[in-house]
Amino acid sequence: MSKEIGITVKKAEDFSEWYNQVVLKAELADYASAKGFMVLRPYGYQIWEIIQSVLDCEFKKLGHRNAYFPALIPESILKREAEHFKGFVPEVFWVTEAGDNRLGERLAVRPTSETIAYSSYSKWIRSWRDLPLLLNFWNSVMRAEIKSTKPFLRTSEFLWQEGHTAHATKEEADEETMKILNLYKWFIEEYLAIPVLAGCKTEREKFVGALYTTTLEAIMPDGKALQMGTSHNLGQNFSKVFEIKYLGQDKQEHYVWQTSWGVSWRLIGAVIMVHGDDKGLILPPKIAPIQVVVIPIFYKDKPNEKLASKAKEITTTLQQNGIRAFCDDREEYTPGWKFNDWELKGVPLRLEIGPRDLEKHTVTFALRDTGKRVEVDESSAAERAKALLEELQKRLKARAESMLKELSSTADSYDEFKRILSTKGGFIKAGWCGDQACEASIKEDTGADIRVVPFEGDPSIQRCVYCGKEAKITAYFARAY
RNA sequence: GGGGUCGUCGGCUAGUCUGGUCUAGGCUACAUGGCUUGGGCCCAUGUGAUCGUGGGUUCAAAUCCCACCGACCCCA
Repeated sequence: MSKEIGITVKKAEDFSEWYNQVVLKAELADYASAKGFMVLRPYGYQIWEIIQSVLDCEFKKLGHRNAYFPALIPESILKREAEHFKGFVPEVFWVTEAGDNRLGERLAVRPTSETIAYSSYSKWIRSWRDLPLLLNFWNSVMRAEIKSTKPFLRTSEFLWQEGHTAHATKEEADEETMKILNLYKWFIEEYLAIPVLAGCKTEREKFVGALYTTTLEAIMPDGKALQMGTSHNLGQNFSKVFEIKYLGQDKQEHYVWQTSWGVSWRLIGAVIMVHGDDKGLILPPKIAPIQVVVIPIFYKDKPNEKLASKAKEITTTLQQNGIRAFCDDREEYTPGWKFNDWELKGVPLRLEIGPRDLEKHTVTFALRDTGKRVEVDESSAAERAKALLEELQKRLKARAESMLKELSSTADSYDEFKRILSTKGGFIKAGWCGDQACEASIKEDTGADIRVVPFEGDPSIQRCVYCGKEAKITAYFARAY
């Protein structure tokens, strides 16, 4: 086996290097020429398109429409909500010139679109009949990452979607916040096959400018947590600043209640880390650009033409059955080379068809996750492929669930807390008194912070893991990406 | 925020310590032809490198010095 083409390190031995190699060698992404930026290559983009199409469809089912706002935001607008501005300004890129002319007012490259969107919302919303306003934007945002960039996880520009809604009441905004969080949870668990913890962020960790932030957190194999998506209830913080008011049925003027929410291409990073193995990527079938790769196995002095047309025919049949299938009939590569290549790229199911199969009217499936081979009757290929893909999807999810379980602990004392962190890491369930000083000290001390406060507390946890006072809150701590 | 490692054909690298046949070597990839094909076949020929960028030292710089740019890793 040629070392240079495949992954040269073991996932368990050098996780960081393994991750970088998978990203580059599976041709998902490449480094760009500007610091901190990343090129999303066609194969990676295809995954993003699938994520995008599923979520887009669900957003629309819930009544959202897409819109597009400019990438540049005048400083005066970005500044309007003081807390928000303070939170983002360290990582804002600024445009100061247009051609040879210095701009009168500098323009921020959007780090997120609340401000630019809401300066329009204030013009569009007049009456209770204009509500709710349910919009979503598919775009990219830029946040200057000075240090430690990592493909998909930490880059200065990233693709995402950001939803921005306006409602008449707090209750409606609460409901919207949760509706989207649940949609994200469903998508991440069912499509990406990654289990997540759901709950709220603490005051310290919430989105700057939000009333509260709900979040989904997953655990990675190295014991670090990854934020998968957030959904914020913005309250009336922005509506008051941007004067987004409506005349209610009560003939009174009211400020709207708002939400914003988003997931990014970071999800792809999570898929790589959670499911991949020493051979490379393993894509959950539901988001795999190629679900089944068909590989005809040619021999000298054998009916290769018939084999080639049979392979094409089977590929077409699979496609007609709603399977994303691709026939790799390149003659310049040997089957073994192709096997390795498609395994590196994470294609969940391989269909081999050679002279032996041709004679017996069978095809041979090989499963990416277990490596097992299954010989099936040619006529049932599509049906069996569907079943195998479904099972594979379930196995990936089950495996990720047991990893989450393995990397979840409960700490009764601060010593135990630190001991867990220094060994396996992962989520640590512990009590918290609710004092920000304790939260900050733990972060300072250990590098771990509160990733999520679950919606349901654990009544058996009674003491703050740091100060020992009464635990008002059950929290999940972890080091994070 | 703090510390560290590194930058040479598309990829991996030899050469750098000790400046000089380096006119920069190898593997891989790529191209062409042939041969093969159920786990990264084999043979031949060929393409491909402003040695990250800029400056300095020197008769002479991939090699020594300075600055910058970029990548990666670890710690908080």
